[in-house]
Parts: sequence; C-alpha cells; structure tokens
Amino acid sequence: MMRIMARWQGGARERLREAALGLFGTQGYDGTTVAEIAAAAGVTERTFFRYYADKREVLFVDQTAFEQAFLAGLPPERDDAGLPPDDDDAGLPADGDDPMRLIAAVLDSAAGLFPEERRPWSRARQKVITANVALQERELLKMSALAVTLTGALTARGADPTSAALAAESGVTVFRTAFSVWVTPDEQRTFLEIQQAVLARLHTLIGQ
Amino acid sequence: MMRIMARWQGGARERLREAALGLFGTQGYDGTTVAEIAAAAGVTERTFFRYYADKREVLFVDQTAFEQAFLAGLPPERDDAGLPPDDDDAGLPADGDDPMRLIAAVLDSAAGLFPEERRPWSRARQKVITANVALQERELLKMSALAVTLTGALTARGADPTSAALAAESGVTVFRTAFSVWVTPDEQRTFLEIQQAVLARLHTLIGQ
DNA sequence: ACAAGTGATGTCAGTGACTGACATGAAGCT
DNA sequence: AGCTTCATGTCAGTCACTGACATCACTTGT
Repeated sequence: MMRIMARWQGGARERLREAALGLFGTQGYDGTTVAEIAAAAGVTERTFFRYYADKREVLFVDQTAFEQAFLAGLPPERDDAGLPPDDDDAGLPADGDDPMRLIAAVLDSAAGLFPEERRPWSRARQKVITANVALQERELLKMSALAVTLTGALTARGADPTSAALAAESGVTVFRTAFSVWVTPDEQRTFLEIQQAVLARLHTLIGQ
Repeated sequence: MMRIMARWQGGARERLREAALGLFGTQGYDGTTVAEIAAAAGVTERTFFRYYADKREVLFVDQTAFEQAFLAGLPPERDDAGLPPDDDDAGLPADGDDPMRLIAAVLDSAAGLFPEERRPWSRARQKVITANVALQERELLKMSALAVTLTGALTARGADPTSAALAAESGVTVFRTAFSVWVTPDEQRTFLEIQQAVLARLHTLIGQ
C-alpha cells in the first residue's frame, strides 16, 4: 500500500501487451522472443505465459467483450410456448425469426466497437497481423469462434442449424470485409456506413 | 547400423501422412510426437520436416491441387473483342456482373474432389481436426487462402473487389458447411447434392 | 503485534517443434 | 570404375511452452 517494490507493480498484463506490440512493430513477430518481451516488461518469461496462453495471444485480448458487443445487438428474445423442433427443410424461415434480420441488428451493434479514435490503432495492429501468417491464423480462429457464438444465438431463437450457421458466417464475412475496408489508408467513411454498404452489396449479390 | 532397406523405398511422403493420421486417431494430435510419426514411417524426424513444413501440415496436402479443382469449374473467360458474337454461350454465366453464378459453377466442380471412396478418409481426418484447435486454425487458413484465390479469379473477370470478396467468401462458406454435413456419421447424400442444397438455402436466407 | 495464509512472481529443469550444417550412401551417367 | 545427384541420416542448437517448487510483499485472524 505505501511503497511498491519492483516485484509487485501491477499491470504486468498491460505492460506485456505494450512491450509486445512495440517489439513486434520494430523487430517483427518472428524476430522477437518471448524472453525479450518479458524483459521489456520487467518480468520473466514464465510470467508472460501466466498471462497469455501463447506468444500470439498477446495481440488478441478481450475476445469475450468482443463477442458480447455483437450479442448486445440482438433484440429481446420472444418466448413462445412451443419451440418448433422441426427439421423440415422447406427452406422457409419460421415466422418473423429471419436470421439475417437478427444478423443485421447484431452487425449494427458491433459497429460501436470501432469509433474513429480507434482507427489508427486498428491500422497499426492490422499491419502487424497481415505481416505474419501465424497471427492471421489466430485471427481467423477468433472470427470462427465469433461465428460459432452467433450460430448458437440464432439457433436459440428457433433457426435451424444450417440456416443459423450460414447466416452467422455471412454476418462475420460482412464484418471482416467491412473491417478491411475501414482500415484502408484513404478510407474516410465510418465503420457503420461501410458495413451497411457491404451488407447491402451482399443482398444484391445473393438475391435471386 | 541397420538402416539398410528403408532408405530408398520411395513414397516417404505418403507413408508419413498415413502414419500421422493413424497415430493422431489413436493417440491424439498432442499425444503424438513427430519422432513417433517418422519412426512409424521408417524415416527420421528430420526427413519429416523435409516433406512437411510443420507438424500440422501433414494433414493438409495438395493445397494447390485443391484450389485448382475449384478454378477448373470456371467457364472459359469472355474476351469481348476477340470472340465471334455468334458463339452459342446461352449456358454460360455472364462474366463480371454476376459473380455468384461463377461461384455456383466453381462449387459444382469442386464437388468432384469428394467421391464416395474418399468419405471414410475424410471422416477420420475431420475427427482429428475437430479434436484439436491448432489443426482447426490451419484449416481456417487453408480456407482463407482458397477464398483469396477465388476472389482473384472473380476480379480478373471484371467483378469489383468487394463483390468478388463477398462472393468468394460466401462460396467457401457454402463449401465448408456442405463438407461438415457430408462427413456427418449417418449422412448418405453425395457431396454435390448436399452442397447444392446448402447453396439453395443461402439464397433463400439472403434473397429479397 | 505476530503467525499463518494468499497470490503473484522467480527459478529450474525439462519436452518437443523446428532449423542449419554437414555426412552418407544408393542410383544414374559416362 | 569414377563422378554426380539427391534423398536421407546425424548432430547441435534455438525457442515456445510446461510442471514443480521456492520466494516474498501483502493480508487476515487472533
């Protein structure tokens, strides 16, 4: 409380993340060892692995909050008495439970994650990730996990598994496409504007 | 030393792949070392890494042939200036203005990669992959690479980058969804039948 | 105040994936 | 037979990652 020794300064997690970002930016991901990151943060290598499961994970924090920002856009669930346990593949969405309508709402909600202030930081992070295949793999895994979460949310609202999976994956595709446009050097539109345009484009593409 | 016969047998790559799939199936991916795989194939660990860039890659061969099977489904490219207008192209999709028509053709072509004989092997492989996150990451990377290739093929035929990316990603989503159904234990339909049904479902979902 | 925790960190000794450098030996060519 | 080629073996090393145990600032119960 009074005096903090070197061993117990808090915020080791944040110091490690900042040190890693800096070193990756200057030396590259492969050119940086975990020992270097730990030393730059004033801890040992062992402590790094107590905070992050592996070297890549240091760039992928707050996955839970990330997914929550999407789920927050879901309109309140209607609680009808009988869930239709149908596997009827007539291809018609049940009632008003059009999964793509829910996905559109979810995407609008997620746009709040990317205000203008965050764009420079997102551009820098994306530059690091696109420079390394291993980091791209991890990002794809996070996007896949998001799709799984969204699929679960849609099936919980009565969508059949295949439709839920297709809608969720399409939603993630729209998000990723919008994000890649958003971090483009000269792009000026907001994330929400871009994403809605991408979603509209998807509708014109797939619409029969 | 007794390494006489094994050295020049040939087919080391295939023996390594089969040994790996077998050991992964019985001991799990993490429970199997590269040294074990190599020993089961009659080579040394160093030779394994001469054939496969890393331990995961042994389950992801033929990526080039894989992508070529998709591209083979692209109808011959239109050359407006050079083609005689009397050429009967009623059955050919119009280039550029409808990427999803090209994607549908590409998907039908790719279905040839999965004849019935391959289903047992695919099921064994998929079981191993779904049991291990690192392998899922690698699979996602391969699917992403496929989407990039398809995006390039679509833009080369006049599609704008965003539409090309959306169509390519949607195509890969349909493929992946169809594949996961195809390897389901009791599933009987052919890959082509399943994939066409999934594509139809996507159209009803996004259409309007 | 003091002993007994508690939790974050350090220390150490591994295992296993992966790499570079170099040696070896079977097969092909002349 | 001699020379070359090339797949493979051998060896030493780096680094990501883990389990087991020690340490120490700080907290809590008495």
